[in-house]
Amino acid sequence: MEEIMSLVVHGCKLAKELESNLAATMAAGSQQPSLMISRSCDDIIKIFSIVKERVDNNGMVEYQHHQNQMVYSEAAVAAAVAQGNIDPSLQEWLRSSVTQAMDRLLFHKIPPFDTEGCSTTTTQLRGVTGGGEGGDGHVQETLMEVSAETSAGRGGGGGGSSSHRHRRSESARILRVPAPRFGNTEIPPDDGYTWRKYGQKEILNSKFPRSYYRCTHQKMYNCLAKKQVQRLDDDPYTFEVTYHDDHTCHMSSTAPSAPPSQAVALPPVVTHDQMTQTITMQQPSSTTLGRWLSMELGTGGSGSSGGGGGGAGPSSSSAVRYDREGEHQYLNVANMADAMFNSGSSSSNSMEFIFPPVEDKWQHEEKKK
DNA sequence: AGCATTTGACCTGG
DNA sequence: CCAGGTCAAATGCT
Repeated sequence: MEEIMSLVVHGCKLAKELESNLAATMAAGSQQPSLMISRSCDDIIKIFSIVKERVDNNGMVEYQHHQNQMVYSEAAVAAAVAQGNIDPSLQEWLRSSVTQAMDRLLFHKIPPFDTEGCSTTTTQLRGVTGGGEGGDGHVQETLMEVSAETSAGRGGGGGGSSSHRHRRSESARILRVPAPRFGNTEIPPDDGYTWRKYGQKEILNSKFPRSYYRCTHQKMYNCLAKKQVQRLDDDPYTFEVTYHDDHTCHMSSTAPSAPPSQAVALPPVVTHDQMTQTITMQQPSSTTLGRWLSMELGTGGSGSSGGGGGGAGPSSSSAVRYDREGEHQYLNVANMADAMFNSGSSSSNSMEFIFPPVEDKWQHEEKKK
């Protein structure tokens, strides 16, 4: 057991080094992942493959069956921390990685328009993190729902006024979601829907402007869903997303807005299978780290490099574009580790998850068009 | 042409 | 009058 933990820690260390090296590679202006990165990945894969084998033979599988994978990882980290064999910086990195990955997972599971589903999940979230040995409330800090009044927690916000604005206090849901730490950090978080920006405003006492979005299919499907996105003053790496009204566009079978998997509220209890299913369903569309890497290492940042084509406007952050690309930026090395944990015995599969075939990216780009 | 973003103007409640 | 929210013309991209 101890040996396994030390392997996990070592693997994470390597992953952390890889992350640092990626940043350095970027800074150096290198256009493609170097051989060094490739080797690092090989090492990491080997280590986690060994870990998985031992874990599978050790009875930890049962634990994994009852908890979702993120908790599994978090518990592993917590155990390592408890044993005092992990240095503080790595510990912090692991925590943030696990938390971010969890945030994303939950964010995608939560239909923002569904108040019940949302609060239910928030409750589950507390249960899940509390259940994990290392649960320390990280997630509540990053993924938060505040029903009703929005003014309370905001730096100087408040406001709402006219008749249509009164709705905000009736059905406003606020989520805090992590922003990408690398690449185009301007890209607001994706929630599975397509949004059209209709306004941006400087907010008093806020460093960052607030952006206003409505559902792209507002006219076609009379969908009244709206959202406001604003960065937190004290944490630029966190977006506060306020949702107003429900999506009705997904009710139509022809509505392209949201994939059904994301529009379905969570059942009361999240089982391991359901979690796994979610991850699996996301994989085909998520070239995840590969995309993340491509953004990191790409020439011109998001969008206009090569065949991408830019969004509208000079400093564009097209809703459609971040819908597809920004979506995956949050996934970091922790997910890579999770991918390895959960990849079967075939390491080629895990590699595909991590470094998808190049043509996939282009196909994806094509599809976006 | 159609659709998306940008941005200044406008509207409304406090 | 101020601030937040929305509108709509201008502009850009495919």
